[in-house]
Parts: sequence; C-alpha cells; structure tokens
Amino acid sequence: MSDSKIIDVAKRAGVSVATVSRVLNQSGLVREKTKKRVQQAIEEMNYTPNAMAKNLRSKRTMKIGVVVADIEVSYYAEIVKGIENMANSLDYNIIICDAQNQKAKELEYVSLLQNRTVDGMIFVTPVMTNKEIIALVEDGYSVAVIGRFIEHEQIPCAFTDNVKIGKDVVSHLIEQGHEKIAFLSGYADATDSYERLEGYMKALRDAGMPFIPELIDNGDFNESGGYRGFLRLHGRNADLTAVFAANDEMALGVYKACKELAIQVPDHIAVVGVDNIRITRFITPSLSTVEQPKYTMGALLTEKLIDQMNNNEFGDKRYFKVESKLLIRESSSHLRERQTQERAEPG
Amino acid sequence: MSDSKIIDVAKRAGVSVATVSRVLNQSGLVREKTKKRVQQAIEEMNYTPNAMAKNLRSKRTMKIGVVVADIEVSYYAEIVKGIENMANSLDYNIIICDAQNQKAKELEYVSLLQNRTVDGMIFVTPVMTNKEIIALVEDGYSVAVIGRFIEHEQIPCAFTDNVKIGKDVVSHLIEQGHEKIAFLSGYADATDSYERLEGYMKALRDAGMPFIPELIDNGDFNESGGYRGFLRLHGRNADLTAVFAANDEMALGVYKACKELAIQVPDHIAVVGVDNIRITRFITPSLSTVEQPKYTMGALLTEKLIDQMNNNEFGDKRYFKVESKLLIRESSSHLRERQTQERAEPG
DNA sequence: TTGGCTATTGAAATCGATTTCAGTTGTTGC
DNA sequence: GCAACAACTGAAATCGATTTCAATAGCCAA
Repeated sequence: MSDSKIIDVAKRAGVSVATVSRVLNQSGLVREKTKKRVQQAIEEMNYTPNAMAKNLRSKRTMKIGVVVADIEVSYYAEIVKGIENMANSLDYNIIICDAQNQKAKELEYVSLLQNRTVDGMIFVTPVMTNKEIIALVEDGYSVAVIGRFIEHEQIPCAFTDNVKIGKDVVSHLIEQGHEKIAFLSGYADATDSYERLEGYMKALRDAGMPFIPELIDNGDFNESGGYRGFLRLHGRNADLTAVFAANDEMALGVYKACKELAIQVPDHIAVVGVDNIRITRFITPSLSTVEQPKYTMGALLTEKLIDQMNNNEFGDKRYFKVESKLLIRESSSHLRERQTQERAEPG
Repeated sequence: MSDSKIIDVAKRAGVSVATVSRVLNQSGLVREKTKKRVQQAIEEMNYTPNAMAKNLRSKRTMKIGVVVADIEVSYYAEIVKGIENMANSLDYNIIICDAQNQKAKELEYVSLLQNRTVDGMIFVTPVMTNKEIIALVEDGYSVAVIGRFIEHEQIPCAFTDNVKIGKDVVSHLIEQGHEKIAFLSGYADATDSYERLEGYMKALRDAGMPFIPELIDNGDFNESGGYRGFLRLHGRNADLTAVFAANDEMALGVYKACKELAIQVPDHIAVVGVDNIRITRFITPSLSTVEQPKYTMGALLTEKLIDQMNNNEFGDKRYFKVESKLLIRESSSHLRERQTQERAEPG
C-alpha cells in the first residue's frame, strides 16, 4: 500500500512539498536536476498522490455520475459502455447509478451532484422529466441527457428523431399491407413514447388511414409490460394485424403473448420494435427493429459534457441528433393482401 | 447549487463548526435546543456536506471499484446489478471499470485503489490472474473476486463449482447418447476454463469413455471465439455430435457456425453453454445451459467485502459457493442412438 | 449561594494535496 | 566582481469537513 504522502517524498528528496507538487503536475518550473531527484524519491517510495486530497483542493473529482434506468437491459448497457470508454480515455471515471426504474431512486442519486461526489451527471432514463433535469441545471450543476431532446442551452443531449422512427416503422407496416396497426407505448409521459406515437399518427395520416384510439395502449418499456399491453390490445381488437412496440423489450413481451395465444409472427401478426438490442437478431422470427447508435450516443455526449465542464462554456454544437435506421427482419416481412386477411391455419 | 459550507451554517446558527458537525453526524451530544437551531440553518441554506472534504478527513470514500471484463455482456451486467444494488443499500457507490477484455486496462484501473479513489475493488473478470490479485491484498488493499475461488484468507469470493458444472453438462450429453463430445474452452488459463475441462474429463472417466485431445479447443469467452473455435473443432472431427461451450456467448458462436455449415442443432449436433444469459431462452432452438445465480453472487460478495472493510476483520464465511443448475432445453434434447448416428436429411 | 459534577460547546489541529507570494539562487552583461 | 534580472524554491494559506482537548455552562446538593 502506498502509504507515503507528499511530505515524505519531499523529505527524502530534500525539497519542499511545493516542489514535489510541481514535479507531479509538470508545471515545468523545476530545475532538471531537482526534478530527477524528486522523481527518484517518488519511484523509490512508490508514491501515489492521494486523490481525495487532490479533489478537495482542486474542487474537481474527475468522476461522472451515470443514472441509468436498468443496467441489465442491453440497450442501456451499450450506451453505458460508450460513456465509460470515452470518459476513461479523458481520465474520468463513472459512477453507475442503477435506478431500477424507480423515480425515487433517481432523485436519490442527485445527491451525488449536490455533495460534490461527481463533477457532472448523465441521465440515461425515460423516468426523470425534462423539468426536473432543467431544475438541476438552473441550480448550477452540469448534466447531460441521452435519449431525448431537451430545450435548454446548457444541457447537451444525444437522441434520435423519434417521430421519424415512428413514421418509418408504421409506413413500412402500411406498405406491407397492414391496416389495423397497434401502437404499444412505453411510459405514457416519456418523450420516447409520445414522439413515436406522433410518428405513428403522421404515417397514418400520410397514408390516408384513420386513427383508431383503441389501437393504442401503453406498457413500461419492459417485457412484462409489453406482454400485458398486447393482451389488452388483442382483447379489444381481435382483427389487428401488426404491432409497433415502442421498444424491443416490449416487443419480446408481445412475442410471448402471441405464443400463448397461438398467434403466429409474422403470419398472423407483424411485430416491430425499436433499439436493435442484441437479442432481436437471435430470436425466431428475428425481430424487425430500429437501430440507434447507442455506443456512439454515449461516447459523443460524454465528450461534450466533459468539454463543457472543463471550459465552462457552451459551444455551438449542443446536441447530437444521430441517425436511426429501420431494420426489416422476419417479424414484419410477410406481405399481407388488403381486405383478404384472415387467420391462416397455424404453421 | 449548495455553495454554503459548514462555517456558513455555523455562523447562521450562531454556533461553532464543531457543533454543526456534531448535529450532522448525530453524535447525540448536542443540546436539543441548539440542535434545532442548527437544523433550521441547514434547512434554510440548503446545505449539503462536501463529500470530498469528508472523505479526506475520514479516509474513506464509500466507493467500490468494479473491474468487469465487458459491461455489455449480459452475464456481467447481471452481476454488476447485484453489486450496485447491494452497495447502494449500504450507502456505497460503485465505479465501473470496463476493461474491454484487456489486461492492460484492468491493471490501469488498479490505480484507483492506489490513489484512494475507492475503498475496495471487486474483480469480475477472467483475465486477471489469482497471483496478481493476491499481490494487491498483500499490499494492503481490500479486494474481492467473483467467478472463481482464490485461496487466500483475506479475499472474499463468490463462485460456483466449475468442476461440477462441467461434469453435469457432459454427463447429461453422455446420457443423451453422445460419444464424440467437444469442449470449447474460454481463455486457456482462466479458472472457469480449466475447471470445467476437469469436469468434462471426470464425466468421461465415470462413463468409461476415452479422452480425445482433438475434441478440445479454446476460444475467448466471446461469440466470435466460439465461432472460430467450432470451425476448427469441426474441421478436425467431422463426426462430433455434441459441443460443450464454456459459456453461452461462445455457444452463440457455435450456433452461427452450424448455421453456415448447414448443421442442424440439435438434430446433428447438441450444444450446451454455461451462464444462462437471457438470450438463451429466446434463441431457436433454445440453448441448454447452466444457471448461475449471478445477481446473488454480486450482492452477497459486495455485502461481505463491505463488512470486511468496515470491521477490518475476516469473518468465518469468507467465500460463497453458490449452487448451479443444469437447464436442459431444446439444443440438447434430441436423443441419439449409439452407433447409428448419421446426418439425417436437413429439416 | 456555592462547590462539584456533568453536559455542551468552541478553538485549533488535522486529513494530504495545490498554489500564492516572497525569498533565494543562478546567470548574464559590463 | 557586482548589479540586475530571471529562474527556482519554500513557507504558509487553503480546500471543507471531523475530532481532540480544553473551557464553559447548567444543574443539583449542601
């Protein structure tokens, strides 16, 4: 254990602590000869500067808090990886705050900002509202958001065009011949949810198709919510032929419900999700979904946040609108003829 | 932003900083009336103690470093969740160190221990060797390990009986009538790898079957390694009928290779993995695997490490050997008759 | 009212670094 | 050899809390 302090090094090298500090921080105004002596002492004593003392004095912790709805969900894990890797390459560490999808826990973690455990915080969660996040910034904290757009000049954010996502998916389903397309939303008040719903409606409008409120239901962005939501939807609309789930997790729940109801995907019902989590490629039938550059969003935003914290100025490029891409797979590849849809015999 | 310091609170309440500190830390020797006054001042100023200063003085950071091979792999993510949740409930935070499967990065992160950024560290990675971890403890640091057993009385660890895992899997395959069973190892020097290999051999011995070195190959615990490993195995042993992959990720690689080679699972080849990652239930055919209580391992070990750090004594129960459970699914459910195996027509 | 004891309280040291400011050393030019 | 200036170096303040130790206040009995 490196128990030695800077004063020990100073004594050994026969200089003052100030000089040792200068050598450590390469401020460059130490004579070469002295520097050598100090470095040797550091080496010999295996000295490492105490980060806590350093933090206190410099008022920076070199740590970023990452509040994430559920670290186990691969969509989030991939974003977090992007954050961690970028942070690390910029000499920052990240403190993971798994909110377990609970707002109370998210708010709890805000104390890390307040007590200066972290220099800034990134929110990767649909739970916290924009308003609450803006309040933090107004209080003087550095925060950033992934997955949605926030209209505030001091909040960097990375997100995809959710309206476009909704529109792309539903237009695709319409092209496939579907007329009764359900939308399975996440939390009703999450931007992801209502923006995708907006896209859904826009696609219908463009195609001259009616909006049927019964075809909308909402879940919680989790598999179980998708499962229950589909059961409700199907109960109300026996004739629906396609489901657009606001994310892949819920689409998995739809698969489960379909299996129990002996409904074939995609023969009876087409399913499309969003996020392109890894599992979508492995499941049968493979799930059509929308790719979002998760790792990239995490990395870009982290770079931006750190830059902003260090320079204390809010550059021009405050947000990153990244491109999404519809991936058509088996779950929505069965062309359906209009007006002649019916349940074919299983198989 | 809570910019007020303890001295500001003290002034406002008309007391000394010592008294404020006593109120904050409920040391209980403050007169009720004074306490009320201080609490009101704290309230009014919206004061939060500065964690850095606190840490410096108390020499504890209330943070645990978690070095993980790859946070995006669901096996690790689930363990990390267990760690985070338990740590949080004990008032600790975790610093995630994604090593990207690189030993150099893992060693880099050790500096967090050395510079006192964290109070202790948990290793959730097959990369670091036992020797290196023991060296840290001998240096006086608090560390713990998940996923293997380390023979050192100051290192808490949580793990499953890997020999049993290997034996269970292979015995199962033998029961199914398989005679040419390949073992696809992870990193050759990881305990997970060679202990499972040991179980593999034990099962063969128990069944009176020969050990054939050509049936062993190794990957890297990742999908791509599993893919390449299987191609090599299959190249050498056209007649193999079962593959035991040291983890599920590699089993996914085997699936991929089989698909390309038009080999049917399980009709032509049975596949079994380890870890029971989520994807195994969704893939077709569902993958037989071995469940390890990942979340539980993370949580238990974290509790133990924190307890050890706080009491600075190494209690009786130093390690947690958790139960594993073979889950037989479709990928190994096709009974095979001895001596009459042949490639059936596809389908 | 006062002594003696305990319950509160405050001043100052401390944690381990960084940084300011002043003092010292070394160079250079004449 | 010496003044003038630049280059180094060190003493002490500082970051914002906790904690020790001594001092004060409050209380009760005599």
